[in-house]
This record gives sequence, structure tokens and C-alpha cells, in this order.
Amino acid sequence: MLGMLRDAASGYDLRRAFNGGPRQFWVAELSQIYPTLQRMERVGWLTSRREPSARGPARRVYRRTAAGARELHAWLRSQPDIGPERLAYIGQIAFMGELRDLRSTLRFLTLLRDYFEALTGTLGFAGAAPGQTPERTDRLDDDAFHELLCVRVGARSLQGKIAACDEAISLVRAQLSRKRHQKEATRD
Amino acid sequence: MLGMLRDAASGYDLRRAFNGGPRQFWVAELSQIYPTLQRMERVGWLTSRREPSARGPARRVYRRTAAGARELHAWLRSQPDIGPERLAYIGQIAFMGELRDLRSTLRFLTLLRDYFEALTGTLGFAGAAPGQTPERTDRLDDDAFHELLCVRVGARSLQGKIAACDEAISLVRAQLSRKRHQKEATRD
DNA sequence: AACCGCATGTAACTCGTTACATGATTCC
DNA sequence: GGAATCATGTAACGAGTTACATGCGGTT
Repeated sequence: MLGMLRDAASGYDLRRAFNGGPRQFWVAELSQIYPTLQRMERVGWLTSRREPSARGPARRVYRRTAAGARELHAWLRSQPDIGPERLAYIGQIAFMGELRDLRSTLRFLTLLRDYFEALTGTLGFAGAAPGQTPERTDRLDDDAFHELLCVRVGARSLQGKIAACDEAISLVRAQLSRKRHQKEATRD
Repeated sequence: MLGMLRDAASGYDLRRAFNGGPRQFWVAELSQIYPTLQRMERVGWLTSRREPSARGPARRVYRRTAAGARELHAWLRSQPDIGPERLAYIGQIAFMGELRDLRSTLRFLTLLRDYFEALTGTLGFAGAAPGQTPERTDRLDDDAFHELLCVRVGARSLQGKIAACDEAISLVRAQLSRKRHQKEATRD
């Protein structure tokens, strides 16, 4: 949120920002955004002031203080922030053998693939188009260049996941047809 | 944890299981494992009994009930469980333009790449080796086959992330050398 | 005697979610 | 008049973390 507050914005604005682009990398509800903004104001990273809205009730608009900028830049200069990943669907795959039903596994992997495939469509942080080949990056300023970088990393990672599903799907198909052959051989 | 409890195990055993293999897909501390086992016993998915330990104090060994198995299998048969992903490092990349220091970005991406690279080494659920090409999967039973599937999906996804870092790194390098040239041109 | 690995737990706290409460303005 | 959008919040709960408390048994 500190990063998003390069320009002044309200909690409601931030939610819109979370819903377009970063949605895939970070989700946040209003009920989390508002208290967090209040806390960041208390510790001095933000200031706020009420402003009349173009339409609707008055807004509380936040902006970053010098201390907030220091905090953000310290985070950016520190190590990659790699929290504990929790991929429940990997666990599902691991234990799915218990179902003794490869067709169920196949359906599962196809759904997973479709989900990732659908995500690639929604990719696109701010102005950077997802499929766009990054030629002429020299025209971009630092901010736009890093946004593009972010989108490209996201897109490539997603491609990797789709490839992972594809490989798994073909492994399952192979296993399925092998089992069919074994069955026929037994019958003969 | 229900999935892991195919054979009876204690909380301490489960922690060991979390630390070897699934560590990359799911992390859990003892202080989360113990209360969760207690809760699952309360709702009837597990039963427990104390057993003397080969060395050390008495253990509480849990096993899955029929209700627990039903619950697990319902989860396995349901949709892929895709919780909200929260990748803070993607956010760092997105806002790193503010530092106005491409060299810092390059260092960051290299660290990220190294981290993913290191993870590939630790991959390997139970008996399935990571680099192992999945030929002769016909010899595997359903459980072993799905464990292999799980490892392959993890490995491929990781490869995608490494490729994503590599692409970003080369983009930054290109941008850096372009900036150098511009500087020289300005000086001339 | 000190330490390590085995073993089980509790307490306090943070983070995040769902659900609820409220009210202004605009468009149909 | 009613619905949708704009706008800000609180309450209750669940999930997860760090830190703490306790104690057995074997090795150095």
C-alpha cells in the first residue's frame, strides 16, 4: 500500500487498484485496507485529510510522509520478500492417489490448467499489455519499466505453471492408456 | 494433515513430514499442528491414543477415522483449492522503479533467481527424485504415481519462475547498457 | 553435569476474513 | 421510489506466528 500511494489516494481507491492488476499477486479487502491505513497514519508513514467527493460522501485521502517513503525504500532495497507459500492444490495432487481414479486426477489438472490460462488474460499492471513484446523499453521511464518487469515476471511464472499442468496431464493420459492395455491383456 | 495421516502419526512426526518435501508448498509449526490435531479429533476426523516412545516421553498418535477419510476424499474430489496468492516480491519489483537504481533491481532479481534455484535442489516428495525422468511410471502404484505428479508439477512451476527471473535479468541488463550508451552520446 | 533430540503443549499477538452497519449521490 | 455506486468503518472470528513452559532419555 505504501508503494501504491505514490500519489494520494483513499482506501476505496486502493481497493480498485488491488482489483486491477495486482489481484493475482496480492488480494486485500476494504475491511483490511481501512484499519491498515489508520495504523500506518498512527506510526507516521502517512497523513490523511478529508476531501469532498465528486459524487458520494466525503473521502479520506492519504499521502505518504518522508518517513513512509524511507520505510518503503528500505523494504525495496532489502532481500526479496518471500513469505511462506501455501499451495493447497499441490497437496491435493499429492494425496489424490487415494481416490484410485485417474480420470478424477485428469479432470482436476484440466481445471487447474484452465484457471491459470484464464489468469493470463487478466494480467496487465497499469498500462503494460501482457502479450506485448518488450521492445523499445528505452522509451520507458524507471517506473514504467519496472511495472513492465513485474508483469513479465508474473506472465512467465504463469506460463511455467501451465506447462507444469500440461506435463502432468500427459503423464496421466499415458498412465491411463497403459492401464487400459493391461486390462485388455489380462482379459485375453 | 488428513492426507499425511494415511498411516498413524504424532504431531511431532507430522512436523518432520512438513519439513521434508511439502515444505515448499505448505509450512506448519508445531504450535499450529498440535491444536489443529486436537480440533480434528473433537470434530471426529481423528482418534488418538498415547503410546510409549522408543526414546523420549510418551507420544500421542493420531489416526484417521472413516469420517476423516470422507472429508479428505470430498476435498480431493472438489475443485482445485486455490487460495489467495500473496507474492510480496512481485510487489517489490513493481515499485522498485522508485529507487532509480537499475543495479539494485539487477541484484534483487539475481537473489530471487538464486533462491528458486536452491529450492529445486531440495525438491523431492518421499521417494521420487526430482531430476528423474518419469519413464516406467507403469511400475508405480496410484499413491507413488501421484506423488511423482506432485513433484513434477512443483519442479516445472519452479523452472518457470527461474525462467521469469532470467528474462527479467536480461531486460534489466539491456536497459542498463542502453543507458550507458545514452550517457556517452550525451557526453560527446 | 551439560546438552541435544524427542515430545507436547499454552499464551499473547498479528493478520486476514466474513458479516454487519451506515450514509451520500446519481441514474432509471 | 429503488437500485447501484461511492465511501468509511466496526465486530466477531479464524488462522498462524513467536515465545514460553515442561519434561524424558541418551550421549559426551
